[in-house]
Amino acid sequence: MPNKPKAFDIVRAHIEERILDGSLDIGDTLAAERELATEFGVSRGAVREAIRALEAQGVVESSVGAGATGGTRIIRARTRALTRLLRLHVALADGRLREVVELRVALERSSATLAAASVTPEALETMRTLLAKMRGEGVDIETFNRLDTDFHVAIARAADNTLVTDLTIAVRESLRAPILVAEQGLSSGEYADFRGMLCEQHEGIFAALEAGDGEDAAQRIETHIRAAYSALPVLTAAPE
Amino acid sequence: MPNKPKAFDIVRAHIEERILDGSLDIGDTLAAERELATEFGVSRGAVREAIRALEAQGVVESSVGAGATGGTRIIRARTRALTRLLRLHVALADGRLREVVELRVALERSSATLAAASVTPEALETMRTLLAKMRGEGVDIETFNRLDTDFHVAIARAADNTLVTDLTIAVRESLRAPILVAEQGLSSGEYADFRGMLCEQHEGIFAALEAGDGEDAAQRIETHIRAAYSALPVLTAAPE
DNA sequence: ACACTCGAAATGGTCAAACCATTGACGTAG
DNA sequence: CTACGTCAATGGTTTGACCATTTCGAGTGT
Repeated sequence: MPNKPKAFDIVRAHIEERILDGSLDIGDTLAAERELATEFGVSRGAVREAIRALEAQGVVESSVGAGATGGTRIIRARTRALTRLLRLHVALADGRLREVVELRVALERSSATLAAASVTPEALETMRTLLAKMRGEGVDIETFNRLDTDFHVAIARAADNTLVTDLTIAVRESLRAPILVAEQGLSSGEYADFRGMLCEQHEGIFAALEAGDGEDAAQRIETHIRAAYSALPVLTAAPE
Repeated sequence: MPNKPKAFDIVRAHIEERILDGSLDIGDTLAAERELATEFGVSRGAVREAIRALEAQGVVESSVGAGATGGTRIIRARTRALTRLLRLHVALADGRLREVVELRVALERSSATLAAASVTPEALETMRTLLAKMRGEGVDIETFNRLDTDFHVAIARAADNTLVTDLTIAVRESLRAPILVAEQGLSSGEYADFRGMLCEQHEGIFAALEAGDGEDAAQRIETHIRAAYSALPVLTAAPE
């Protein structure tokens, strides 16, 4: 005899099933917690635990109140859910930075290849602006990192793939804190050189995208990512 | 004044923080639910909701009983968490199969490239066995799909990257049900041709890996993935 | 001294019953 | 017709209880 199924797992499984078979779609509202409880023959607490699990997966959202605003709805909060999940697992990975870097290379090579073929003038303009800001004076570390992230995300968006974009954001965000710590460990001169290298490489990637050369863009972005991480070897430690 | 923070979110955030800063690591046991409740000044129900969220993220696991066996522990259940999350979001994606295919291409090109450089004789032997079974007589659709998945996962494992492997599994698993439906929509002859094509391409990929030609392996696996999906165009619909 | 048994204690799992705060809907007074 | 107020429905939260499972140790019998 297998384990007795948990009440909250029954509820979670039922709702997941209804999402998978399409009978629940984005925007739909679930029955009220009290109704779900009687429907499944469990307590309201069990229903709430199931909803918390689904919420962590980024597929539902709850809000109080009567009428249309209140209740639990099906949503798509994939970016948030993936980011949180990946961030925790990167923290637990314990010295597997290599794997994360390899994933970033895979994702961003793909984005660069596709973006080179379909990037719009507007997207190029956005990137150009970001590159200019990164070259600006008086840009502190955190701002620079944000601009850097935005540039990479802009490439992913130009590839017109929300899934890869979300993963790119999640990977990047998972490493934000440790990267910041590693950069702060550099001397002022080392950091200036590092930043200069990043800007130069970014501009090379941009030129390749503008020229529509996907293979060149992919190669450049791979080199860029590997260069950035090998310049910050302290990343393996990364406490607090 | 922003929204009043939810009790369960406070607890979740605290525990996540302790994972991120390294003070909680895999194998560690959390305080008992009743203790956490008093510690954070919330009810036990709120603590349980937080734990359910963390459980959905694949970082904790609970079991009953006194002593060392009972309690809530930090674990790494990344494969399960990623698979569930991605499966739900693929179901909600609504005609964005293209994005999933593109992600698969990115992941598996990376795996093929790396695997070609470092694959072990044992891993090659595993792959060879899978290929032989796929060529066998009397293999039903579901079994074939399982073998197919195993072959692709074997390549990811050979690339020695657990993160990419988990994502490969998650992507594949997210499409398992819809793929099965699509295949069952093919005529007997069409399906036989389809299967033959997959086997042939698998064998080509294997040969490239065995020869240590990463670029060839990557190109072949990309062609393989794209060919498989364009042979199953029904995938966009895919209701229950 | 040892082995066995049984119960106490600690754990998560579950339920029931309340109360609160927020929000929209509806009816009513002006 | 508008404005206001009441009411009902929602999720958020707490309290308190009980159950099933599991360990650990005290007690007991040999």
